[in-house]
Amino acid sequence: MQEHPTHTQEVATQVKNPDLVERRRRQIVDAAAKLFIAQGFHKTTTRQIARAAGVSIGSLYEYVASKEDVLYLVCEFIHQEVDRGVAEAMQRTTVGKEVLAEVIREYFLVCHRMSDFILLIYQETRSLPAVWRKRVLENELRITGVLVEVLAGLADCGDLPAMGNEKLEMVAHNITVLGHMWTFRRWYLARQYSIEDYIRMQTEFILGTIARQV
Amino acid sequence: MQEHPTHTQEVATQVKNPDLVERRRRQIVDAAAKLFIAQGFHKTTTRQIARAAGVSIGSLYEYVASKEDVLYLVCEFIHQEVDRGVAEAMQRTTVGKEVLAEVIREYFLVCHRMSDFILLIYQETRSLPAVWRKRVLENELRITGVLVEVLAGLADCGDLPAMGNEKLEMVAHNITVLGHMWTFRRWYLARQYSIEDYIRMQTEFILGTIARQV
DNA sequence: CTTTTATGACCGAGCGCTCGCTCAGTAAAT
DNA sequence: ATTTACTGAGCGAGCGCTCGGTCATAAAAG
Repeated sequence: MQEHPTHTQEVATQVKNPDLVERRRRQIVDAAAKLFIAQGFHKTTTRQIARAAGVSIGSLYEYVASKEDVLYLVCEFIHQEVDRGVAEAMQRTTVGKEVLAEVIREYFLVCHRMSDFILLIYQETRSLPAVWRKRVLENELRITGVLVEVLAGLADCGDLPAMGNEKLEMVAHNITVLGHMWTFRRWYLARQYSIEDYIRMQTEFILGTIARQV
Repeated sequence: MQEHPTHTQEVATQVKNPDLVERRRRQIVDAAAKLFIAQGFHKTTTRQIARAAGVSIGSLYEYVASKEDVLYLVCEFIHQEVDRGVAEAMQRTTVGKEVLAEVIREYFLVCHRMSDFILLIYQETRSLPAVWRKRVLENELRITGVLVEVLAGLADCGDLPAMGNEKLEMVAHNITVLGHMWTFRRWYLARQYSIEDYIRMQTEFILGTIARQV
């Protein structure tokens, strides 16, 4: 488990200057993410990515070795953003008695903001080569892991009824996925509920489970 | 809301004999579904589909007008199967006091059996032309709708505490999505839980929510 | 009954084109 | 002079789909 320097270096590049690599790759990732969200991975061409990123196709291929590389970089980027969002949110809610409710709220808001990106990961992970797909799925779990730790912390200091690890982990998965649910059913749910409605109802739902078994 | 004859007729065909159309299309859908699950829609070629279905490419295009048509037929087929599964299951559980638990159980088992198909819909719906994508999403809702009705029925006859329509519908969505969760987190969850474990825990979870607010 | 014509299902070589990727060359910096 | 970053015309594999044709069967004509 290393720090911020993700697996990004593993993507091959011909360019020596690391700063330049980072800068150009950011351009590429930004452009590609938008295109992938709008059209999907397969319908987006490398030429489109290059043009939108403001580089030539030739240059593009100095910074990545394949189109799949670009997708992988995009997925990494998204997870970094989600991580950052979650970390920030957790920091903001380290105290008080309704901690879990706040945690859920903050996490759901992250999902709300990043809807398009989360959806993208659900839909295009499969287009990745096996090794990297595994990485992306692991990243996905890491976020659930954060929730597990938060829950465990709360259970330890008595702010939450104690429960088995099994149950605790399942609750974390449920929170994660119910956050995602807002991203992929939003087109329907948003007709009736605002994100705030959604958060309120689902929070009640989740807290209900935990309180019940006291 | 019509009966079984789904929107399938809307997919154009050159062949006159309806029985033949149905038979050949079944071959095509069976073959295509397997390929799409294994390789994804875009990496599957029309030639592969034809070969696996036991017809020539020429013939394939007598029964559909495009590759997207095939995907649409596959999606329709999957929803029919899920519908059938759910309908059967509901029939099996029309009485008793633990009805909701049974309904959840049966629905989750359908998700379990149809994992690959459900996953396919999550991943490839976007590859469909807009009009058909809408259809597929509507189908998706129809299943949640069935759950809504079951819940409403139970609430009416007092087997379930009364609750607002909003809440009732949200519970139905949650059941639907938690069923799906087993399909797209199975690769991880199955390490620790069997499907029976999963059903038990999630049922407790869901019932907890409802009972709480009495 | 035999021959002719018409029809509907099936076939697959090949067309037209797209797209991922390369590489010979240019320009600037050291 | 050498290295580094950049360029875009072009390659060629592979794709979705077409279309001219074959064959079996059936209806019509003789």
